[in-house]
Amino acid sequence: MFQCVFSSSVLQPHSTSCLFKHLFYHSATPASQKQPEPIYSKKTEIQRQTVRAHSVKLFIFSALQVARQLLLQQQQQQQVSGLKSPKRNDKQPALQVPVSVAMMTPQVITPQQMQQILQQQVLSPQQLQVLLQQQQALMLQQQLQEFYKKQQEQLQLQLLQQQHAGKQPKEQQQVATQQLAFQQQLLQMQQLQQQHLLSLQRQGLLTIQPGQPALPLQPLAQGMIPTELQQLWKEVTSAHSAEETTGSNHSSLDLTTTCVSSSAPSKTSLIMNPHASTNGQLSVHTPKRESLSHEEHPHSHPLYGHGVCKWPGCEAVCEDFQSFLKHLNSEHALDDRSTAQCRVQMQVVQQLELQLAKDKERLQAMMTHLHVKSTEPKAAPQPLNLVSSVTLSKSASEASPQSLPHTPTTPTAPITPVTQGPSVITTTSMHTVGPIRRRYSDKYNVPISSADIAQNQEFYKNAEVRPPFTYASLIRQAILESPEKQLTLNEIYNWFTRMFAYFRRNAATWKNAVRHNLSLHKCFVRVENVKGAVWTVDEVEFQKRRPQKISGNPSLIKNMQTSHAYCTPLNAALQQASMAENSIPLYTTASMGNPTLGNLASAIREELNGAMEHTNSNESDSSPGRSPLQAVHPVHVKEEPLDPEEAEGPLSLVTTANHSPDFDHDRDYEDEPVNEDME
DNA sequence: CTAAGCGTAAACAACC
DNA sequence: CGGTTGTTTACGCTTA
Repeated sequence: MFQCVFSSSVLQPHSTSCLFKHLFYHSATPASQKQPEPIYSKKTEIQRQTVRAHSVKLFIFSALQVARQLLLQQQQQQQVSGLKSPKRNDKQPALQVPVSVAMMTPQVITPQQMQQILQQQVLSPQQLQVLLQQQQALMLQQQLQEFYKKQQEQLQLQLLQQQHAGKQPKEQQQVATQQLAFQQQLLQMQQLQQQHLLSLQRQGLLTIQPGQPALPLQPLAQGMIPTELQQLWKEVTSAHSAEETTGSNHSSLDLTTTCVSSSAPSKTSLIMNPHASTNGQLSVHTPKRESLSHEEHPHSHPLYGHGVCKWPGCEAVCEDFQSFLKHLNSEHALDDRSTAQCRVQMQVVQQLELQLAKDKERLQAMMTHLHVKSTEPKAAPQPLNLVSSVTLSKSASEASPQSLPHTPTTPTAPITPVTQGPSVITTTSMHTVGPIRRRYSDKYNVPISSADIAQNQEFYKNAEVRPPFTYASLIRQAILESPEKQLTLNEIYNWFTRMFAYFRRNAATWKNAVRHNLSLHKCFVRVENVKGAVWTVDEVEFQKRRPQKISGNPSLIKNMQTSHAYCTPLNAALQQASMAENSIPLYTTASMGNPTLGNLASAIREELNGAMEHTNSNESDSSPGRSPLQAVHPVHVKEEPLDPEEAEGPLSLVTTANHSPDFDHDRDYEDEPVNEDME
């Protein structure tokens, strides 16, 4: 019976798994063909993905065909046999697919969501890629589920009919066998999916962290609800038919919004968000997503939200979920229109992928450019107001002003925010150079934690970007980093120049500032030495400097202890204490978006909270803390109309990930040579 | 609007 | 004498 469609050279004629493989690779045409070579062999990876998407559609189509055929065959068999099946059929455990309600609907992120994500810079390019890949995988998976579901439905239907018709046990067994076969197919498909993902990973498209599950492939055989699956089946399969884009005018932007089914937070979130896999709190970043409202809905469905059908361009009001399902089945059945719309959706995803690729490339170029130009005249570094540099988390704004890198105090107008190195690029910053400046969001003394610097030291070393820390903080850091916890003025200078490319210029200015700070702040104590004098830090005094309130966004994350490069055991405690006060890590949005870093989020948060508590309880006069996120987020949160074409993906990237050639510390600096020695 | 923190500029003194 | 180290004052800007 399956010969035709199942024709696969690999497996036995009746092996349904063959069908899948076959279809998967030869989806070019509904009818199976035998050329095993991938139809996309010569395309770029992105293109391949695109092709794959099309293949999936075709595959589904084929699957549908098979399903139909199967059904017909079974019906024929029934008629032929004309017997009834006595008992044992109302439910056959073997045939029942484990149902796990909540997870059944893998979510496919809609363009809108994607855009939101992009705008908010929640994700790094890598993450976006992962997301896109996952989306594709999910689509495939979904489709498979549909298929499976359909099959199951049909089988059950058949069973019922058989029951009524008094079918013979033999028939039942056959049916059962078929079901098993389907399950096998599904398993195989899962494997295929995984292989696909692996290949993507290998090709660098998928950057999944080692410890992170590549993709939460949920067992297809699990968690399937007839109704849900049926819906999905219809939704997805509708993608196979005719071209025609009539009803697809509703641009991608009108496409539905996926709602998160949270009944199974873990699963759903995993699917929705890669970060969730490592950090169950990623939602913290995307709390405002409208999906939240749906989350609690018992019948969450990607195409249903707020009592409205979210099928692209539909928006039909549906009282309840049931009516919605009804609507979905009737209005969005498998027809040309639905198919076209589905196709559009796929294209949207593809477009996003391309966009991502472009942006990534651009980012790369920018980074390369900036690193290279660190030796050029200062025209360049415009430290961004964009929260860019990941690293600059806190008050990136504090970064130098436009053309005058050394005039940090002048925030001024938004200049062309040139992203520096590893940074987060926002649509906002890139195009609408609005006055998003959020200077000094946390200006005070932001004593950098060693981690801050450590995390981004490479960046600052090479990028002439003004570090978002106050002189006091930097000086303190320099001193604390020294073995003796004390440095001479000159050593402090050297530390500055060594650690920050920015301080390789305008020496007179910042050196004066350093001296000024040393003298001005009581926290810096001058200690007479045999051969002169050294400066030390009075941590208590430093903490006192300014009681700060915890503006509370507990979500600020800090990667404190994670980077100990600079954290000597000794000052760790102090740092931690001070951290509470200033914790503003260089890790904020960007870090959250990063799968790897994101994982540190919760831990860090806890740590931070702990530190804060500690500080609060011990330092009566200081209640430090500030809200890094607040400081950094403004830009991200800013809602900017996103131009589909120009939309700059929010690329957040991994900080130290890349930095170019190491800076030559010993070279002569423009304004004055710095002798590098001490330490 | 005010106060406080910060950065920058600069005057000035002591010292090497 | 010139440069470095320190101290101090003033001013402008930003944020709370």
